[in-house]
Amino acid sequence: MSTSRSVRAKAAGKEAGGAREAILAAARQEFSAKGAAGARVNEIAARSGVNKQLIYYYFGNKEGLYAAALEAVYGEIRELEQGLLLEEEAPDDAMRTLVAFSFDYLAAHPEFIGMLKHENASGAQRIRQSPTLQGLNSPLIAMIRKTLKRGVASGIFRQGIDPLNLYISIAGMSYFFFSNGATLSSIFGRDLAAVRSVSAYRRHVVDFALAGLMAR
Amino acid sequence: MSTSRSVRAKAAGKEAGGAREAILAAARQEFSAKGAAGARVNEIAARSGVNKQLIYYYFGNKEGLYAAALEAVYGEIRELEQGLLLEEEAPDDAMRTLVAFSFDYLAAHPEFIGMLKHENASGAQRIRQSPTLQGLNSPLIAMIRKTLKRGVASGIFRQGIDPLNLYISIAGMSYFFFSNGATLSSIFGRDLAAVRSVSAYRRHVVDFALAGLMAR
Amino acid sequence: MSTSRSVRAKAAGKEAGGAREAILAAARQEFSAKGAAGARVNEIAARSGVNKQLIYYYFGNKEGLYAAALEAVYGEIRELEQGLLLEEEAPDDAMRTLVAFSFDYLAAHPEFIGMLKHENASGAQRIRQSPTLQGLNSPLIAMIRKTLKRGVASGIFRQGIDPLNLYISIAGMSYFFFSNGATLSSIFGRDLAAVRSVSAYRRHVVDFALAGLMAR
Amino acid sequence: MSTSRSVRAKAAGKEAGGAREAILAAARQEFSAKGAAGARVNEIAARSGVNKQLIYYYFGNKEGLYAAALEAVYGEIRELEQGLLLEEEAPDDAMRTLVAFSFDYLAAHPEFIGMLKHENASGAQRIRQSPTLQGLNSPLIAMIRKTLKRGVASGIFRQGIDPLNLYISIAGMSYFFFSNGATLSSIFGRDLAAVRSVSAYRRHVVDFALAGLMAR
DNA sequence: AATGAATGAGAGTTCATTCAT
DNA sequence: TATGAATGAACTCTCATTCAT
Repeated sequence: MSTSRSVRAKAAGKEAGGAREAILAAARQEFSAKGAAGARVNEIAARSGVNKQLIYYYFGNKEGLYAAALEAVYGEIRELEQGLLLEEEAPDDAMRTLVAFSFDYLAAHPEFIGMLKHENASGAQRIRQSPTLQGLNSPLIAMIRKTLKRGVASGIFRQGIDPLNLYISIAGMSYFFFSNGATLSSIFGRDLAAVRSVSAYRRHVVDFALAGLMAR
Repeated sequence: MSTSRSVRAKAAGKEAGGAREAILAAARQEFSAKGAAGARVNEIAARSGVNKQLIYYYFGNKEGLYAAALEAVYGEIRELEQGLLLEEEAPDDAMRTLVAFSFDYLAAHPEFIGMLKHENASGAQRIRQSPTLQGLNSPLIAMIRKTLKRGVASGIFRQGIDPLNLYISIAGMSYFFFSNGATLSSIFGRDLAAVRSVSAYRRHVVDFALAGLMAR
Repeated sequence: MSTSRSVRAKAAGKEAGGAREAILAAARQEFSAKGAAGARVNEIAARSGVNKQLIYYYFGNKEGLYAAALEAVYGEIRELEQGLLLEEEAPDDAMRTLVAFSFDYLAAHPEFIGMLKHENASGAQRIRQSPTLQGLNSPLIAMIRKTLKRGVASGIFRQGIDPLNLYISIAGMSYFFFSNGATLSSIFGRDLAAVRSVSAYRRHVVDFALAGLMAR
Repeated sequence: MSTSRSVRAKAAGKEAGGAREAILAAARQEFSAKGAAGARVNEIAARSGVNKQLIYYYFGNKEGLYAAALEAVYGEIRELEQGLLLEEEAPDDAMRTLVAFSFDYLAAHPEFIGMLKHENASGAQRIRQSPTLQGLNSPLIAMIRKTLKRGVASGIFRQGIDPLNLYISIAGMSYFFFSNGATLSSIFGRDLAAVRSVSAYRRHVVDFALAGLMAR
């Protein structure tokens, strides 16, 4: 019996111990698409090609699996943020880089957008409860604060702009485009998911944000 | 028996025939908080003080109730939008009014934000399927287009700004503040729901957006 | 209020007091198609264009309405049976008339077949409990008995045929054709509801039954 | 706990893994007695001694269970039909065998009669939709055709009898006896379920059908 | 490490019937 | 005679989770 089972497992393309990763990958898709409440354990088991009970073996329960998926997705973002080296650029260029980055990582990580959407829809309890996820956006805030300061000092940026408020407005412009894209496309009759629409909006966001910072 | 019933009815604040409105009010709260999938018909019945089956009598099924609640909430927004008379203001003042309005109505209608959050989290299928809700934001887009044109003509606004992209970025700045407020407050350790935070962000958004439009 | 209502009632084509008949007509259709358990009071109310509660006013409950519909349908059959005057015909002609009649009345009264089907499917409790419906087929049995006797006496019919068994086999040949027509048509790929099929089977039944009675 | 469970399992007559068969057996009884609509999943679960949800685990839904029960019942009939070897008999004996068989299998399989009754009462949608159940009776039709031909060739059977019509009238005589037995017994005051009644009717049917086929 | 079988809690929905006027 | 509003009981089905191996 056990022999035939492991044979079948290998036939399904899994290595020994690869089941955990397969589950996690399927969970990220499922949770991103349907949220913690809407996701189905059955579906995750089916997608990852493992027995449902194995999910409980590895992750305890649905909540545990969700937490693991959430942290995995956030972990990828954090790595990307580490790569931003704004201090070597001029303040306006640095800010352009930062705005563009905040747009690009959302564009490139639909799973992240999906998780964030559902998290906020359900009151973000889980993010708030996870110590791992608390210090999340802080590196960006610090970067903005420094860059703002440099730009004000050099006279090209306006004074009195609050870094956190600026972060929220910059992030919001991009977030809204992706998170509400379906509604917007439908209501305004323009396909915002089209490559041209995306790159046009990216340009708009960078220009608009930069202009909003400039001293007159 | 009949006495206790009328007492209960009055306790729930219903007049004769007011059951339908009571259900709708409870539904707006419940759907806004938990979305269409997460909302519980039992809960709505309990909150509105009516028999659960009465909900089916009036609205057919959960989906029908959701549609009614969604359209009721949107209906209120639409009335507010009608009151905007931008053409009598100077272009920059008109745009300030518009940005402020897009912030204020989200601030004043948490039910609307709640519905929108869940709608987008679930792919906005329902908004897309409702003919009543199509063409919804178009009045705002038309206002933006006209105001932009006037501002460019008078030389105060930059050229080449797309009205839809501008709308998305303006709306996004406010939407993100409210929809992701819980997460943001927690992560950055500042209570964004506090009155001072809200009014500060309102000021920031108006200033930032206006500056972003100005010709240099 | 009451004025506007009676106006509406007349507008719907009902005379004063015609509601009862409208309900009964709709009930016969509905019960015949779906049986006592499957029929829906809502549907009967909708079909007859009356308020649901009126059904309870007139008939007490669903069971009472069913009984009324059942007896109405059976009443029509009984009237038809009264018209059979076999004694003036020669025994073989009389038997032909009888077999043909037992076929024709089923062909002409789909509501009767429908009721009978469902009644038997549910164990025929209702027919058994209704004193009105007890003496139902007896006239036919008596006719068969007399005709058989005459035929045996005149030497054209075989001896020893039990009248009740004969009745059952004659009735069964026709009943099965109509009650199981849908299944048979589908399984054997011949449209038994077509006019040609019906008249061909009618001829077959009469010939087959008569030949089965003949002395050799 | 685990002890009481295994006791219960044994009390219900199940071996390990026998739950599926226990469900199916209970389903055949329940569906046969009450039809697809009238049957209660709760009742089937209780009768088979399993948890209600296990039914959904194995059969998906009530409809799936019904289909499985229907095919199981039909499957048994089909096996019986395979055993008929008419070609070795003289045409009249072959026909007697066939008529008797069509009576006997109904007598011996009340579940089959029950299913058929309800199927036809509800329009036979399910039989029509099941590819497995199409072409079901065709072997019998082919047997009748061949036997008729042989009898006509040898001069003992009449000419011009349509095999399908003959099948319907033969099947109908037996079907009606069983399907409407309750009504008939009650109306005519003779217990048709009694052994003597059954065997008398069996003799009648065989004689009557054979006589109906004979050339004069 | 892995699996098929089994379960309890609860959700949405249907429907005959009654209330109150 | 007629009606809209309201209700309780029951039913099918879903889903996370546990049992037993």
